[in-house]
Amino acid sequence: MVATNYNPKESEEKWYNYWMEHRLFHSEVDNSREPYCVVIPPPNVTGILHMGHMLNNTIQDALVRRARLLGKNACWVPGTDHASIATEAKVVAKLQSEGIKKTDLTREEFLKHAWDWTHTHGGIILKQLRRLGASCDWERTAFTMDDTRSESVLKVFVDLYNKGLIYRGVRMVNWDPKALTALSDEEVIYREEHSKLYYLRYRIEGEDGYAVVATTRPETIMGDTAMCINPNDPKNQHLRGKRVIVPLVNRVIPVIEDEYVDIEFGTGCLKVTPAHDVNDYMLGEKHHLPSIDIFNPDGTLSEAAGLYVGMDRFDVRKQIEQDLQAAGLLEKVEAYTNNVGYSERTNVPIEPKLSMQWFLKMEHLAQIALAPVMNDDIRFFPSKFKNVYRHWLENIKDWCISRQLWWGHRIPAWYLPEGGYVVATNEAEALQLAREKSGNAGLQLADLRRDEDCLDTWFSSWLWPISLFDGINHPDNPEINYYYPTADLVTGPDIIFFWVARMIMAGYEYRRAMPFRNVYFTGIVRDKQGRKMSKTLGNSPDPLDLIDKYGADGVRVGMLLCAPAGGDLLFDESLPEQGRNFATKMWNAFKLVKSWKVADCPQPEHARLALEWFTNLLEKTGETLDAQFAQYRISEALMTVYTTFRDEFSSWLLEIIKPAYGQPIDRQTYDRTISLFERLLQHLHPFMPFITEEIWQDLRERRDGESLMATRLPQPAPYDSELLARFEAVKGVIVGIRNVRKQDNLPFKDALELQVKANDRYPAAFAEVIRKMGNLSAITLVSEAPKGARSFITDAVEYFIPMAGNVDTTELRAKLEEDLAYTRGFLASVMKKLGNERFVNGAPAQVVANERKKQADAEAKIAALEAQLQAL
RNA sequence: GGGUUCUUAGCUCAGUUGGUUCAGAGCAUCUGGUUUACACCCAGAGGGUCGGGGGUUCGACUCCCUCAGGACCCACCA
Repeated sequence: MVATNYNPKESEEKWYNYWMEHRLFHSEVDNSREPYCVVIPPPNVTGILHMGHMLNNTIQDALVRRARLLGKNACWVPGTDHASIATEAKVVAKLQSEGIKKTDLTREEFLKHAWDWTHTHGGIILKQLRRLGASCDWERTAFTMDDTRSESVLKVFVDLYNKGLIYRGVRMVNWDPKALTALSDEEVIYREEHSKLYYLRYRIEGEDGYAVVATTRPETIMGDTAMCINPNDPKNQHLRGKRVIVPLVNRVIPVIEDEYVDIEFGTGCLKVTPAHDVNDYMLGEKHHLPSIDIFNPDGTLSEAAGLYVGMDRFDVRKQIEQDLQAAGLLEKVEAYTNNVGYSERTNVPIEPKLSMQWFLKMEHLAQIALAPVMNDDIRFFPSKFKNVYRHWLENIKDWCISRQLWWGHRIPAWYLPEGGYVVATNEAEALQLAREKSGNAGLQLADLRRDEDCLDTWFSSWLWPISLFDGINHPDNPEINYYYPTADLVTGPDIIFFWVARMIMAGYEYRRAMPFRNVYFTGIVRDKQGRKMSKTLGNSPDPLDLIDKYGADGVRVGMLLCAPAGGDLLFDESLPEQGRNFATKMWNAFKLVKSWKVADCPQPEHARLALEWFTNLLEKTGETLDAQFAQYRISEALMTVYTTFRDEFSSWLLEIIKPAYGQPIDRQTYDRTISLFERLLQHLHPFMPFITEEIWQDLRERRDGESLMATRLPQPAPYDSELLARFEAVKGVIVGIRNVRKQDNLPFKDALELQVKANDRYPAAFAEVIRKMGNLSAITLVSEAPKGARSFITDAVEYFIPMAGNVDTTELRAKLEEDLAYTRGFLASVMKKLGNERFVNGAPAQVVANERKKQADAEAKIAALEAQLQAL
């Protein structure tokens, strides 16, 4: 029965449901089998699938499906991240659109809204992943804020606190004035900006002159508590020991001296604002300066500023420029380029702010995480990220883990009425500890006040490979013991610090073992012009639209075709199109095979030989694929199966064994072809799960209807390289015949005669293959070149095709002569090498032997060429 | 400012410890083609002084130096 056209949508739905029903994605502990585990980088719970996810998850799925076919117990654990800041921002925005302010709500009321939002919009992305064919074990779907994960987080917090690694204190932190929370250093992205450098005049107290200060932030002068000069600065000696007057506010501040100040920059005078600049803060500490916080949390000016109270910081900058100008205190303004830190989430300029926060000491954790990566216990692909990783760990600072947010894991610290606090995983425990600490046995829970802040999202993500298997709460459970360490992590280099490094820390701290053996860093998906895909540019296609248009298999192939390991990929719709075309090609090959009528008749020799050849070729292909996957060269692995299927299988094997129109095929050839086709489907399945299953199931109808997913790739077997080489020569003969046909416009349907001046290189055994593929009436062996024939040489054998009319030999002679000259030159270069003692003695034996073989080949070819020329 | 990395066919990239006259693949281009699986196809072809310069070597796309240009990461110069 000849099948109809392929319908991707129907096939995708059918087989995904089938896989789910048969629980083929599900994995359970099985100590008799090697586990292969991948944990998904959890997308934001309310996120939507974008091209980056497509790439990342296509790669993971290819790896997982291949591992399954190799007989490993593959387990891909999906889940989502609560994404503290991002989700809270969305909920706040949604409430705002309904006229509700977060500040009007209690924590409980707000969290109810947040959970509602999460339940409504949450998990969409996981459903979208199914369209792609992701073979996740959905029965294990987790959420960073579900009970098991939350419990793990609190437990780890308490543990680290008890180990003395978590502390609370007032520090200069990165403040997000929009999200109204502190951020970690990693959440600040620096962007170069064209700004202005303002030169401000500070009157010197009791004198007529000015000291001029250059600053990019004139709006912070109300927070100045000193001016600083370098004691070695000759041009500012007159300021030593003086006091100066802050413009507009007319407050008197001292001139201090510190070598930190760069003499060359600006005027050599630095205004010191300890509350609003990290360096100034350090100077302030050193020189015991007071600190004036002139900003409210939202970035408006506070009462402490004295001026511009309530105005936004950037409005003040404009206003103060005018006011200073008017007061004659603005000397000049220069164009200036500097780096400004922005909040990664809200994209507003961050404000350095002194505040009370919780921190995690990183020294110990950094130390245990460095060596395993540097000595390749954990391998990074590409390895260049090892350097990035090392540099970060070697310069690491304490991690600010508290956030002034409600959506997240609430910090498990309770404050006592008379001061001090206790840290515990639950209220009962906290009360117990509080009673002990205070010596007041009558203390009640109501007397305690729990910390209002919640934890950085990454404080839960860093436990992911462990907490997914409940390895924090139950460190000895069979699941964690079996699945951990996981095998491969596939993620973007942008979260190497946020996530990868911290998972490694947590892995060694809580399991004393790596969380994963290999990390594959993907590139960034860009458009064809190399621009990053973004909503604002509108250059990012909707992945689901692409799937509708080209099929999931087509899109997967398209993604992988342009995904060099670690390199950015320039995506273009021609790629999924190519993927779809390839799926169609597979379908057509399937249709052909299905159309054959099988009969019990003898197997033709050419079919037997071709099958022999292809069987060996597939073994070699398997070997190549193993090597490519071992190096995570997924794009190349795809190209390997792509060309093997299209060129070797379809264009050569099927064409050779294809019976004449209307003729049946012998059972032996048919069965062998089907099993080779099936093996190809196994190799293709990690890349194109749907169409391979569709074809597989149909080819298997006559058998047991077993899913392709449940099959195993056989162990690699040795192959005959000599046979493979011989067959390449056979192809060469056929190409030679085709060229003659093309040259003389001889249609394929007209049979030709081929004459061969045979030598020991002539692949006589394959004559039948040549005859069929060349549509030859006969192949005759001759000892002399015939007159009036087209000729060509393949592998030093001369072939002739007699021509009816006269053959113009001028062109041929020129070509032969050119070829001869080239081959002689080649031989000369080989001989030169072989005549060089230093080469023969110095080069590896293999290389020298290779040269000798080349010599023999070239000599044979020259002989053949000379013979042909003579015959003309 | 520090670090990493890249520059090979029109485009996107391979090129594995230096060893073929080795310059490759896919796409694109061009030329032919209804040989009943496939025009979402088949058969062919053209196309690059491997960024410039210098050096090491019997031999360099591959190693070293230098110049030019690009990318990314890190960094407290206001």
